[in-house]
Amino acid sequence: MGKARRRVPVEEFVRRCKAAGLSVTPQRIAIYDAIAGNPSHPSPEAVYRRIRLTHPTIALATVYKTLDTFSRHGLVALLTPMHETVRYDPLTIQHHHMICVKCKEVVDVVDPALDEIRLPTRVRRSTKVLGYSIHFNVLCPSCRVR
Amino acid sequence: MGKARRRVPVEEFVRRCKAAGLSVTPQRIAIYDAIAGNPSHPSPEAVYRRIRLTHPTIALATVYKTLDTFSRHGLVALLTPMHETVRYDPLTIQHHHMICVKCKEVVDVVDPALDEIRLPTRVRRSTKVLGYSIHFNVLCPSCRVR
DNA sequence: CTCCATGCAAAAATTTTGCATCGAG
DNA sequence: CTCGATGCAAAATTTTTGCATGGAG
Repeated sequence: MGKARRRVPVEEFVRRCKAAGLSVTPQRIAIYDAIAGNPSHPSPEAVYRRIRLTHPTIALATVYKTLDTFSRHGLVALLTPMHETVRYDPLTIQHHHMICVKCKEVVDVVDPALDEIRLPTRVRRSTKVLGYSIHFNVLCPSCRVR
Repeated sequence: MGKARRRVPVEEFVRRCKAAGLSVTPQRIAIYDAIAGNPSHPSPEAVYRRIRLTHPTIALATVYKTLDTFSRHGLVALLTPMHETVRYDPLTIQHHHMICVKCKEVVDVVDPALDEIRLPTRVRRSTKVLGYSIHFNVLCPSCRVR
């Protein structure tokens, strides 16, 4: 992996925390930094392992709690709305999904127009693309009214 | 929820099992059916709960093992390549991702061209769309050579 | 007989919770 | 002093594994 970068400087993080009414602590800076400074979207476990180098007494539970706090306040986005459990798909042709961010229902979206996306050159050059799938993050009708 | 549908008839399932060299058992039919007959992409737990009605002695472990077998043989696709754990994203503007299906590394893809997808009418009409994200399933360079 | 799918129980791994403490304001 | 963030330990949940059994070919 290349060297760590920082997409958002600390000051920016602090500013966003304050805007969200969150206190800024060394742990939080470290956690945010581990995420923002790493393009690989590390898991809480991975964040924990990395952070322990500089914060040997931090608890894994703190990492979980903090990341959850961040996401509830919009400082980070949840990349895996369905992570709670594996999900499988019987439709093996390429297609897409709507995921209700609230109730986590998943609905198929089959639309030929969506299958004609031109792969970015960077993606095509650097990897072997097996396929792609678009996740529409939505509020379904029933969650919308509530 | 509407009534269950069956996207792939049993005969088709049997044919595909045979093609993959898998034996066909009542449990497997039931499991496949629970997935294929349900548009909501149920979790293994949910499949288990549903199947117990007709197969009271089935074990949850069997459901996990079977779904894993199915996906390794291409009978179903893995909808959640990152499910093992939550992942967060510090980049809160809309963007996309490459996910290596083997090592699970996630890399950002920022490309304005990808942000101009026309939302399918069905999606726009039925829900409030908060955003979307394209997941490119790829083999990264290092996994590709191995 | 051999092989593999199954069920069961145990183990492992992951995530959440309760609670006491600490520190900033 | 008060409140929220933290660390620790325990609990809960989810997933995997080992092993004995049983049926199909």
